[in-house]
Amino acid sequence: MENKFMIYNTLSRKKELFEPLNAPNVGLYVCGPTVYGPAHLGHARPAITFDVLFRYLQNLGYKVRYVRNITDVGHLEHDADEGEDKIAKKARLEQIEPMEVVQQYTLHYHKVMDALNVLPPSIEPHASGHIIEQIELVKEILDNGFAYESQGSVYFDVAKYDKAHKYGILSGRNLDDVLNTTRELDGQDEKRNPADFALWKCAQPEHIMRWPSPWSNGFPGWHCECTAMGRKYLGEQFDIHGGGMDLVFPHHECEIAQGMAAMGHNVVKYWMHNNMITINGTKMGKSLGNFITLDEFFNGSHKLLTQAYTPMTIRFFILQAHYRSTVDFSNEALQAAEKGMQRLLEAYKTLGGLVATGETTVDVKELRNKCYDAMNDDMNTAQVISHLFDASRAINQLADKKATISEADLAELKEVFHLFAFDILGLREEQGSNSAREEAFGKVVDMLLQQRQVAKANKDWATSDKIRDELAALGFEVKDGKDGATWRLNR
RNA sequence: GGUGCUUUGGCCGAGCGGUUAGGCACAGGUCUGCAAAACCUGCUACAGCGGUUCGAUUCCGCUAGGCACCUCCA
Repeated sequence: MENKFMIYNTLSRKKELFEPLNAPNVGLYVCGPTVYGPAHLGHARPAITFDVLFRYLQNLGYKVRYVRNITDVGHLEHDADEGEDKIAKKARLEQIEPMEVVQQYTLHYHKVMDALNVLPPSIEPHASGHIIEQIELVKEILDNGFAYESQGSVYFDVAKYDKAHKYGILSGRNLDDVLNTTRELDGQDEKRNPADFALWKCAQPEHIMRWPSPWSNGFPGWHCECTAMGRKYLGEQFDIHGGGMDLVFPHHECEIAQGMAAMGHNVVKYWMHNNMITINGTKMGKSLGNFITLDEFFNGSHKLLTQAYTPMTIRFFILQAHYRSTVDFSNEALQAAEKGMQRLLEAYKTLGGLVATGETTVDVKELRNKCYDAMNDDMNTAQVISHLFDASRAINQLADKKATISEADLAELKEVFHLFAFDILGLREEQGSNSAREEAFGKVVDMLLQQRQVAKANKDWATSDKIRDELAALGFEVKDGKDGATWRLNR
């Protein structure tokens, strides 16, 4: 099909036609989690955003290699425990080995991602598993003269780089601004320039995670891992690099500088950034203490939550906004999303039971085109969803016999709905915790409804209503239709 | 302080120089033994003030508010 996929490139600040460097192959790199704590709402946004991108690129026929890293080396902290690695700090608090923390939270992350129906990436490399590659990268940058060693650490020479190339092309900053606003960090005296950033850090004695290198026992600077692993798995140039907007500066800016300094050319063609999730209008942040873990959403245990929300509600909620807009969390908004999504899923179920009745009064081709147009316009999932709601209305009208559809169009409607709702947006029916048991319960409900049917036939409304009300109290919502009653289990 | 973004109806949230976004909530109606669900109908907003234009919510300027990055954070 004709390629009309436009994506917003942070580098150019414009929507650009997506043209892969080596079609049909596409290289996609996304900054993954730092696994030193449980996954929270903020982790869901980039994971879901780029999951949809991954799915959509595949749907367009591309062969995508999607790399999403696990950051398990940790970065410097700037608080009281200066110089101590985050992961090492957490481990000490919990009296366990750092890699045990990494393992625990990596598994947890996977579990949560699976619940959100986020597909696993093609490769999920760990920073700790690529120390050699990172050391090689640092050597190259040193050899090319854009870094210097100082007391066992290696720093990137930003001023020199800025003269040769230009520092700040992604974030729109110039070096003077960076210099004027750079804070005092530890090791500042080792640097020639406050704007210089670490490529290799000499480890303090108490620092647990450390590796040998030509310069010292230490650990790589934060920005090295993505440059090194991106190159290893996607090549010296690849198509898309994604991440949260908060990573634009300094992380991605430094990645660009490292790539240019080491390889002499730009590495990434398109930079894509998802916006943040806010709570009461303010960004969630570890230091702000207002972040809610995904487990807390799933079981409703956080004090800001009035109820539990299913993973699919979270996913739907996020996809109802454009990925470059901030989305503000509130119980009201999530409840609205929950109901809306249920309506969409109900419509799909209804669609499965429809039969063709003749002339088509629903324009399925237009639905397909509108959905593709929305996706092609920088992944406007919010518009795709609005079109699916339009389709849902049409489906309900068909079910009400207020519209008709031909066999071919009905088949296509099913295909298009499934394609966008499930394959591309990645929605799915909520997964029952124990489907075998639920099936058994369902049969019991069916039996009760048969009893109720008998009562209704006898105009024994008291019994009929009693059955319905008591089922409702247990969460089974009964719906009377022309062909008998149906039910569904509300959470 | 520097840089950038943003302000849409009761709530969430798309979008565009002239045409109903959509969802949730709400109100009325159809259906139903009564409900629920579904369907139909109603609810027409774009912070304020100027400017450009035949025409601006959409472009430009100013004012006010909000947010983000610059410091670990998706």
